[in-house]
Amino acid sequence: MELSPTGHVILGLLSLGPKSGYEIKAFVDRTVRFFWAASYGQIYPELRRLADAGLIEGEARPAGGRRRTVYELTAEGRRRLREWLAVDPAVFEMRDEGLLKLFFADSTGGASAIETLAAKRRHHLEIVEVLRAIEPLAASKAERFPLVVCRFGIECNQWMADWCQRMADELSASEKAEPRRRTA
Amino acid sequence: MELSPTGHVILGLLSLGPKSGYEIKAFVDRTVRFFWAASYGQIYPELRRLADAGLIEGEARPAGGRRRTVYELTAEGRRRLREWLAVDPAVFEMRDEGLLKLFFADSTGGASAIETLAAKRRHHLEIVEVLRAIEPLAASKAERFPLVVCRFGIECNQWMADWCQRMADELSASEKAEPRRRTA
DNA sequence: ATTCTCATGTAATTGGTTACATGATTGC
DNA sequence: GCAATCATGTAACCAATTACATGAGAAT
Repeated sequence: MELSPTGHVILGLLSLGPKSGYEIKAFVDRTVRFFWAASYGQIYPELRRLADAGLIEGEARPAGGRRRTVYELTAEGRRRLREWLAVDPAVFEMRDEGLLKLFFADSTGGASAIETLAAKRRHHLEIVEVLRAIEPLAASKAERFPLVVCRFGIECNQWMADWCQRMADELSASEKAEPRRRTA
Repeated sequence: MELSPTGHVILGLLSLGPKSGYEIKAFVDRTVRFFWAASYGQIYPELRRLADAGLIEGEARPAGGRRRTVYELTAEGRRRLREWLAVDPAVFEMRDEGLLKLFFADSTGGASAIETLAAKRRHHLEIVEVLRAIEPLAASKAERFPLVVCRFGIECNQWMADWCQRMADELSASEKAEPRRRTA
């Protein structure tokens, strides 16, 4: 059976320890959501599929009266995870509305660009904040790579924020040097 | 009528001059596809919707016998484009399978990380190549912002490629210093 | 009492890709 | 004659989000 990337994410998360669907969602939101988000609408059906395929195993473990199913990897699931990790990554997609608006900013004579850059900058700085907050947590774990990836997120978003600043500066500088001629 | 981001992309592209659906697709593939892709399956139906909404106007302009419809912005379409450009960008999404695999690399004892980083690096360098090739074209145009965005793409992907290199170096250095103890 | 968090799940919808179908024109 | 390119479009499918439904226990 072919597995979706989100299926692999679940296998990966379960390799860090057994979890319920709810915990998987919470974990994703705290960690990989910046480069791979997942919603309940994906997670629960996917857990069912993975269990049917024998890659994970669910066990009823009610926490104080609340019904609750905790899943963990089977040997086959662990094998499939490693198999996936050994293959070169293929998917790399970005959807950045800010760059899009910047691309078309000539149709406002450049007037919209300053605010677009400022908004994009704020957005990246917000992400930096969030990642900085979870960095110590990642650093405290036995696993080393979550921390590596967390730091990538911090540095990369900081770089993008700085680029926005730089561009905004250059723009207002050239604006002063040669005031806008056309508004077309 | 609410417009999808892809609808706005089409308005934006038409602000740079009248185009057929086919030309729009080709243009997207040469320019914005790295942060906002679009396929025929979206473009043609969207052209229909935009025309129905009075934001663009199609004119039959067969090129040497081939049937062909060229669209251009209406005044209302131009207004809607500017309206959209004035709003802060909201969408910023990444789906990066490489980071995902890196995140889970502890389950191969780190062994998979080197190759994942190398593959990710190659991918970013490929994008840099493509963008460098179209940079002179962007520079030759009257519009300034497509060039700005093109350079963002070059610098950003170069940064990511360099990060991959840096990480791979650090990894093999620490590997030599203290050879891997666990393979869990 | 009420709200918050834990917990599981489904249905409807969105946004998008891929593959296919069709056909004319151009260049080799 | 054949392949490549120009050109338009649809149908099937996929991944994923949002909103909704349900309900229990914990905290205030």
